[in-house]
Amino acid sequence: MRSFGADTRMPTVAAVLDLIRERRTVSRVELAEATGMTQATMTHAVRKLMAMGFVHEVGKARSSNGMPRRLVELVPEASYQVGIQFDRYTAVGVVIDLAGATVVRRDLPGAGDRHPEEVLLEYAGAVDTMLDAASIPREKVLGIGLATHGPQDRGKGVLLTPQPSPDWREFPLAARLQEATGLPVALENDATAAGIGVQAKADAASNFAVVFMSGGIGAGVIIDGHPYRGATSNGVELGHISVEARGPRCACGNRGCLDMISGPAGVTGQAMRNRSLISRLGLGKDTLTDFLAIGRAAASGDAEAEVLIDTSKQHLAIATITLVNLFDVGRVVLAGAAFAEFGDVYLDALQEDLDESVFMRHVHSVQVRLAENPADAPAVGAAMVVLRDLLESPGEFPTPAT
Amino acid sequence: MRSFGADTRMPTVAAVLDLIRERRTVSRVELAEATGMTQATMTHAVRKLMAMGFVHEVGKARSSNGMPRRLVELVPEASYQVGIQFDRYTAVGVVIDLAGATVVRRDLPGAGDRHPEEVLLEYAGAVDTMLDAASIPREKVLGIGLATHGPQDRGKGVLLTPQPSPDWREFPLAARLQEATGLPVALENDATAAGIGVQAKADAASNFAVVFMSGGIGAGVIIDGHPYRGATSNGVELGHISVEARGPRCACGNRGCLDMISGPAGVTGQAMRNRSLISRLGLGKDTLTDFLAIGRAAASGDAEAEVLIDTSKQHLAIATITLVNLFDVGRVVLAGAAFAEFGDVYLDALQEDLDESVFMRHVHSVQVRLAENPADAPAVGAAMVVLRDLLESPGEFPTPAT
DNA sequence: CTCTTATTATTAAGCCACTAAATTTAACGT
DNA sequence: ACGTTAAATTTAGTGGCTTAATAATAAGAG
Repeated sequence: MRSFGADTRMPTVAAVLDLIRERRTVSRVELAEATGMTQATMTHAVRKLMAMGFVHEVGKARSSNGMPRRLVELVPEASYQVGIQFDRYTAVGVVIDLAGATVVRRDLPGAGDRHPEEVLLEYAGAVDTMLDAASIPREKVLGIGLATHGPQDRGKGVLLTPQPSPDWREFPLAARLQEATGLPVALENDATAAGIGVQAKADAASNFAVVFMSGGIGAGVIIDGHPYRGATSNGVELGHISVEARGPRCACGNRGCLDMISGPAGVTGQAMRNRSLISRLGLGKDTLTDFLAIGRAAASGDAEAEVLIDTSKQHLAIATITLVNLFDVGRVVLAGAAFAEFGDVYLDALQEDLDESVFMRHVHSVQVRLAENPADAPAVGAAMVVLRDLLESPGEFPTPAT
Repeated sequence: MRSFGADTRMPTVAAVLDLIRERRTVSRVELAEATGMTQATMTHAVRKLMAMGFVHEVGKARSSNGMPRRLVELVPEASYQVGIQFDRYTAVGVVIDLAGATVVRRDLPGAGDRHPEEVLLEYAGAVDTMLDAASIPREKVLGIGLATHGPQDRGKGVLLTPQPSPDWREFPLAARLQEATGLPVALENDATAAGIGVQAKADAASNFAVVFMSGGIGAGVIIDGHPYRGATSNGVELGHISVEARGPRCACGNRGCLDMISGPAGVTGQAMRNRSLISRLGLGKDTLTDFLAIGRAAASGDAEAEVLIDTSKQHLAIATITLVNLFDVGRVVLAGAAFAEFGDVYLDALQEDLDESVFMRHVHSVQVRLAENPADAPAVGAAMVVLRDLLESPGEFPTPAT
């Protein structure tokens, strides 16, 4: 059955808000040009946003003659959104303002082997701490975006995967966090969130893919400004595509999965078979920490570590070429904790391989970039989801008086 | 720059027309339920379609009490659309009626090494022949859909690829065919067209991928009823993803491309290195003919041919798993001339591998099917594109008098 | 200083696609 | 004949946009 009801188009006010954030200072005329709508419509959209207190006029543009353009800007402190991204090994919490700027950030402990209830209560506490630290009044906080790995039911706010432990499957993540904090909670795939987080930045394209590496590998595709969500609203499972046809079986059932070869678990697993490497780098902590240690060693010339990272790079390049060939995007952005420290090492390798292997490269080039803040992008993106949801569901805000 | 103007939503009349075709005989109440819109809206939509002559009332449903539902049906002969799909080796022309039924079909010669002008003139002649054969009046023909391989600019109606020969690049395909026939022409990617063609059939899902194999391998993804088109409106380049990390370089720049291993060119290329196979199967004709001969031989127990086809199957399965993992679709449909004869051999292998390797299989199953008419699906889909374009662009038809 | 010109912003009127609610139509049972 | 029930239609709106007219604002010309 086809679904007709859901209108995937971004409502005008939301689009205008995004544009104002993107351009920082902008006139109504420019907004009209950028959206393809009329100036009259921009008058209305800007008026709505002003009535919400989200934007204000900040002056006039110089012009040779004629009425000068009146410039509008966001009022960053008009609202705040919380974003939390976590997986087994690591977690990041942020509070962003309306302009998308990170006001507070905290590294948080990953979920580890704990029960979801315990983890959520810790994060709920972190939300309080962060808001207090920046002395942000609760009524200005629109909600919390929660970015996690794996298949999920965004509507219900639950994970569909039994990882890290069976307790997580169907556990009411969104509902419990909402209860514990008193704030609305939206669930989002971490790689997709990273895509949204990257999109919020200044020179963001509207067609790109994020390759996300933290505990595992995933991808988020933003196409024509909208996140791609398959049939069941999930992320793009880049980590479980085969990059070694005769590779070992992965727990997912597939052979030679990218995650097993290029991901932190795969690289660390390889390293743990090498005694000298273990003692030299002091391995044996959690997977991500070990992976970062290996990466640092490779960057500073450790030959054995280099071999491991090279393998990881090469296979990630294969997968990224596949991703680009299938989705036909013009840019790839690297994000996630695993890229935070030496993402540029991966970047160069990817760019080189893409330049010679992407099918569409003669029609358009494909650029690889590192996210502005690789480790925070998913949390920031999750926080942005809150705002988007709000603006896309009509009637949440009082319509301004005419 | 983000684009806001384009509304990706299918207009109501188009959606209603599709539903009527899908259900054959249907009441306004059912249409309202299926679309999620009100009965009043269905009254209007059906009235418009009746004013166009596209649907008519055919009777009333029995009901215990209350006003009986008035049933509407398509008027199949209200309009006709032409579809032509071609590549280097093969081509198919069809005329379909409004109900999507194939009224005429013709096998046509592929483009071969000829100049585009010559090929187009031949196809233009075929259009005339087909329309005459079914004695279809010209004014009832809405237009021609042209499905071809490779990167293309659908807006301009030109190919962006210099294949089969450099003459094709930027050659005004749509414009010239339009001139030669006097009918509007829409260009479409062949794999995407196959998706649209499959979708038109009775039990079509709204989320699926088509794996298309004719001269080469491609894919079309239909998500939420709409074809996925990347940043540059192209198909999903399944044929050029790597399925053998250390495989030979392909002309596209990538290594171990699916097309080189599983595609007709790859399989035939392998076969041509085997003298006994060549003479036994009488190879040496064009690539697709040879491939079909090898497939038939494998099906009837030729051991050497079986090895080749098995390799092809296995690697196609790897690529299909990748496709499903990345796009998260619930169904895969096989289409294209190469599957027309022994597609079921591929189907079983794919289903088996997908069942044990797709990441989301615990959340939802993935079914593999053969298209109803594998060889014709792209041409039929191309023909449907004409109708869609017409209904989605407003003001093409006179608004019915109230 | 006033008038013209160029440009931007706002308002007014209206269109389009849809909805909600009231009304009409068509069958049935008593 | 009369009520009951359900479907279809009409009516009157609504929301989000457009076009076209109008108002505001500044630079430069005279």
